[in-house]
Amino acid sequence: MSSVDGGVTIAAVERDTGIGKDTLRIWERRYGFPAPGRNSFGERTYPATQVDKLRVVKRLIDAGFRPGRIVALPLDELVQMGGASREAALSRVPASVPEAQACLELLRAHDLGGLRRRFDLALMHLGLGRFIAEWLTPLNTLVGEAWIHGQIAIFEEHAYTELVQRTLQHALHSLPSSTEGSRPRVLLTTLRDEPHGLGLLMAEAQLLVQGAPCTSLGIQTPVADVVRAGVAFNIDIVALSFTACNGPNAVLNGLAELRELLPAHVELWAGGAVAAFERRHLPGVRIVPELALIASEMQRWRALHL
Amino acid sequence: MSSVDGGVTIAAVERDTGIGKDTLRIWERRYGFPAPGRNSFGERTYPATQVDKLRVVKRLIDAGFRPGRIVALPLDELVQMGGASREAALSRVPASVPEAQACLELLRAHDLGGLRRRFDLALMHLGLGRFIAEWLTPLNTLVGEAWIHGQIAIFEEHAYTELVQRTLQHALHSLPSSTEGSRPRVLLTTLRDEPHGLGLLMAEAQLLVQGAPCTSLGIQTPVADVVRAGVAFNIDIVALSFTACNGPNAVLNGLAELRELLPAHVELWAGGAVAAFERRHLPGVRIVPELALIASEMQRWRALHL
DNA sequence: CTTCCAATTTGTCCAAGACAAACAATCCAA
DNA sequence: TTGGATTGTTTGTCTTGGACAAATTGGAAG
Repeated sequence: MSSVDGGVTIAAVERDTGIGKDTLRIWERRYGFPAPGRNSFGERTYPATQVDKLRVVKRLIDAGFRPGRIVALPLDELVQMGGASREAALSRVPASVPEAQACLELLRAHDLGGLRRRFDLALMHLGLGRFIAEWLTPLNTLVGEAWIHGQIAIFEEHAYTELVQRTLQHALHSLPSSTEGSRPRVLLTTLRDEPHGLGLLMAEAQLLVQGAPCTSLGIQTPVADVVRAGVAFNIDIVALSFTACNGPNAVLNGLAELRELLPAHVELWAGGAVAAFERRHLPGVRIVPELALIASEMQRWRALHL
Repeated sequence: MSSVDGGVTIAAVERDTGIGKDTLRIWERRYGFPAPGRNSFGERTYPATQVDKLRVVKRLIDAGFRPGRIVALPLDELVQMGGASREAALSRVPASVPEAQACLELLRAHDLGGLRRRFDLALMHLGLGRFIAEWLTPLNTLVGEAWIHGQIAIFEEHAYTELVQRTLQHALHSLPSSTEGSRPRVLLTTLRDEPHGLGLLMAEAQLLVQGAPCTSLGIQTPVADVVRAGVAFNIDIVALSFTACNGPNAVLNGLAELRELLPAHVELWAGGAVAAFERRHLPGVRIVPELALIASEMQRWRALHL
């Protein structure tokens, strides 16, 4: 069904790119791309090269570009456009962490054992808070950029993510079972369209270091259940994590809906590098674009409520 | 967009139930259910009661029932049909673990701290292998059944899953960094349609206890990348985990495709309680329906290859 | 420079039809 | 009675083409 000679089905493309079937068909009609072949049943079959380009297009659209301007452009121009954001991102990886490059090389050499030793060492050396802020964040950026530009494979990125998550969860679980009576009580999760939990773990670690007791629901909690959990656990702050992998609309709609359903005295924090946050201001939602800002936000909350 | 008076959109139903838009429309045409209303734009709006019933229907279909026979049936009859499987499942939760009921009560009382203490205690007391086989598995079944029958909310199930995953990952990370030269080397992951990683963790723990070095890619790895990872890490066995949440077709197709692409000397193991496994035999795929069988499978492999 | 309105862009929905693959049922021979 | 092949039915997913609200842009007027 899927690995037919020459291309994959429209359903497979939807899964791989996150672009809906309807959208794929209408782009074809309007912009002339993608231009899939047809199999013997008259069904669209997308070649791998076009799927790759669709992935790049999706990324640019999530970053704020509009389809009409970029869908028909050749691939190299698209990559060039992505170059700007790449420069910006890499400039944030300071030379202060030459070790990040070494870790990337270990990953590409599939030496997970060596990578893990570096992780444990850095964690011991820096302590959890600085490990995340100064060591892990730049490495994440580096790996993410390498992935976008095809320098590492999907499975390598998976292996990396798994290792990071395990290291962090291990560290979190080892922390002294949070000071029971302290405040604010924070609920962590992602909305249903966000499948990545790494940012969530990093945020939780930063919060715990600040002495805030956390309850994590993991990823992809429906909005209604976030509200129920907030009530059940008597929460002060709901913290959500986002990545660029889901469209701006889903993010903004979800946040607006949640803010509406949540009691007014519960704060709503949104973290992650999402372009949508800069476009529209959401009343009652605090944007926390950097993990380092969690400390000051925490001070603000405590000054206000305690 | 979503919480409009009286119902939700077809896109929301697709997300919540996993039933495709096309399928929802054609069920309406063929079986008369669902029977959504229309909003002022002429678009379908599904009441919450129908979405609930659709969820039950989906579950029964994944269990092997056929749409034509059950879609038009009233809800109580559907629940009754599910009763059979419930009995069977609960009978597998022996009275040997009265503590499981106590844990379920803790979860419903939102006492995550107390739950965690029980977990840590049981883990210490039994050791990792027996903790999973004798303690965690029955508890998982109990929680799963409670969830199906609406006795616990989604967010409670999320909190439970998160706690279990954390406990297991902590235990795994604490294990002696696997004996480097030993065999077989196992790659663990789930295919792209399977978002649950709990079974994977339990399997990994059992494998590690048996002395097999494991590499986990986490969840939702595309088939092609499973193959690449198998080569990169010089793997002897690829172990996949499935749950009932994705349809039989996706499971069987994915396994067949992977078996085709994988080198012949690499074994392919599939675990999880999936009805599809009993329907069709897949050549070259070893079905491991119980975690306890991992030990004997491991013996078989070693007798064959060492 | 801001505010407002009109034109354009864009994603998602709808309808009805088609068809292959999966499944059930029947029949025939051993 | 069992086993295997053949026929009929069920079912999910694909197709085309049309429609339209919401979001965004561009320009004009204050």
